[in-house]
Amino acid sequence: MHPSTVSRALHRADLPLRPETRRRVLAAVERLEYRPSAIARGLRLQRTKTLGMLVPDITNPFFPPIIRGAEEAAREHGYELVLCNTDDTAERETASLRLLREHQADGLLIATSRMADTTVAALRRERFPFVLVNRGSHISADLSVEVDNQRAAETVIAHLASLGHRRIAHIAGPLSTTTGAERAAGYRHAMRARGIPADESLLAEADAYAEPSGYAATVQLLRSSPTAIFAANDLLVLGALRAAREARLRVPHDISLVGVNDIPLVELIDPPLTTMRVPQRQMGQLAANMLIAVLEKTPVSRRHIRLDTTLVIRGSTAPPSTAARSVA
Amino acid sequence: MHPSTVSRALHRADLPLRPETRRRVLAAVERLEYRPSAIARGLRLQRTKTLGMLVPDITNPFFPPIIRGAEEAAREHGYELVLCNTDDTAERETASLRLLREHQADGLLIATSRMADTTVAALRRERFPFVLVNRGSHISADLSVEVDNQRAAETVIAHLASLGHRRIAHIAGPLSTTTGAERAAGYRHAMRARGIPADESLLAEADAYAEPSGYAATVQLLRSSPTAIFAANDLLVLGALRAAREARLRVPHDISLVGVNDIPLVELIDPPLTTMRVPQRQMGQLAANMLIAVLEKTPVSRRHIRLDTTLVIRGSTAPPSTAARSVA
DNA sequence: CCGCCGACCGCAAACGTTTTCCGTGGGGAG
DNA sequence: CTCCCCACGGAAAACGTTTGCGGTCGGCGG
Repeated sequence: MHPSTVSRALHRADLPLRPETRRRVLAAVERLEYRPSAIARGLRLQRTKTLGMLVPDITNPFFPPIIRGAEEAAREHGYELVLCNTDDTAERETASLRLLREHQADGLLIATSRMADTTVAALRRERFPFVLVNRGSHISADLSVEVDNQRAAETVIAHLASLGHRRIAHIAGPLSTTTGAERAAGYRHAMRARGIPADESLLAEADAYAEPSGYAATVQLLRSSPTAIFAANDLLVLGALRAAREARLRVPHDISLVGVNDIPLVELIDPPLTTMRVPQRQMGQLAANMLIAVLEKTPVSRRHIRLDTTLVIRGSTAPPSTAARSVA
Repeated sequence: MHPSTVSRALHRADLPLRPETRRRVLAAVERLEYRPSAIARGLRLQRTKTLGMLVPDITNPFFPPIIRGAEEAAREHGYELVLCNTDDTAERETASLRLLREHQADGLLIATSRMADTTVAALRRERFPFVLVNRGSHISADLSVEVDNQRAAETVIAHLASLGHRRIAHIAGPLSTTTGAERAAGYRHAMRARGIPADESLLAEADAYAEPSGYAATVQLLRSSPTAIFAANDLLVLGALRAAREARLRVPHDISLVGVNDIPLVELIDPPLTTMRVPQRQMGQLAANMLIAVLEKTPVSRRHIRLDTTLVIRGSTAPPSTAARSVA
């Protein structure tokens, strides 16, 4: 049986083919357990139906749901997802990028917050299709799916203020990330809008979105005795929690804590964390769909999607204690 | 410049090549930003330097460290890792397997606990290289990297018994998994060895390694009023914790809880969990190294590796309260 | 009965590598 | 100076698909 006939029988329902021939092909495929080589097809077609995805570290519980969402959407369209961890280092970033391009990924999902702008700029220049996930871009031509960070920060501050807090500190994420910068901006803006003074001693920049950074930032912030801390992400809050405990502060009695992301298990810690829930899975899905749309050249309705977060109030926030209030 | 020359200049340091020619090639590569196509190479070489990895769900925090370990080891040998989530369903399993083979993965890392034995048998029959991760096999020809589950269970029971517990219940993982079965066997064996009665009402099988299953199992077990529960994994313990709280039992005062895996964050919950730490990263590394060894036909020293776990004592275990002890 | 048309399917090229085989040219030795 | 050998690099084949092109055969109409 000629390969071309097999190819037609398997993939070209549109072409005329005698039903009996098709049957024969299918039977042979079954009998020989024939599996077409994706490699050879990729070479011939110059497209692999593969999406590359760059994340900092799958060990960070924030990312897996995004990945699963993207994977799910990709699979629905017959695409595969290849994952790369960059550890937020420029070196691993370029290595991963090279890898994905050598493997002919058709497009890229970029969920690394810091990815050197020059790297993104290079992709843009070469018109290589990509979608930014959970980060924005000041270039309006870029495609992105992110979260309304400014609004999220404002919602948090509104919640804390309504409980009576005024000495609200903020652990910012790395300001080199758009999420870090936007949440910090939202914090400042919300404080100012309420006429609450927010001097610089109430703001600390974490050098990474990780527990130890949150701990370090909190040790510093506690010197200004805030009654509440809003951290740019849940891992940072966990660090803050550890620091608070070491300082013999009870949460939420002596200090309220709020995070962002609602990663698994934070509802089970002591106290259960109040946090902004980010629709991770949906973010992944939308990003993959958007990327696939541009790859298949179907019109993409919105080039920038900004999703809303929802406040999940649990046990880590409460009105400030009277002692603290009198100090403030 | 002829392609064969380029290929030689880039990959065959052993072949004679005039230094000046090599320089010219390298310069051209630089200038044209030439990137060899992994696809074409894979087609020609019939090997892709790619390892396929099957996990149930990267959303389960137990797996990411294993994956990172495997990835790291793979990269050191110039291999890539392609990940597939199977959600522990036979359908996704065969689909992932087909995918990986169409993409010419050179070998497989199988970390799905349930993977239908027929599927594994098929791989074995075809002599397709694979290594079982975190699960054993009764076929001694199979390669595997796992944990000494029996010993782990015994260590846990020893710890609880030394605290004075006798009514020790066990939430087994699905008994269709080797980890579930081995830990349950270890539990039974350790109880018997100490002359502690362990009737069936103290043993419940979870239908999945997930929090809700742990909750359901605990609701059932609490009817036999145990003073301690050993769960086959941390997620199950989290479910147990929720059930205990709902039953107004204080942990560890009224009931002690022990898990397995030491996943991130369990040290931060209330109370910090006592658990058996599993060397996940190392397991991933060893498995990848073992697989690569067989792929490269270098002698593999051990075909079955069984790693030891370490007991991490935190706040969820304590001596049984006097009331409970008198009941027992 | 013959010719034409169209349906079906085989042929061959191409995708970008790697590698074997061979031709060529230069250098060294006689 | 001539001959031989070897170091180098070009030619070509092969990996397994997909697809445009064209050949063949059967059926139908004249």
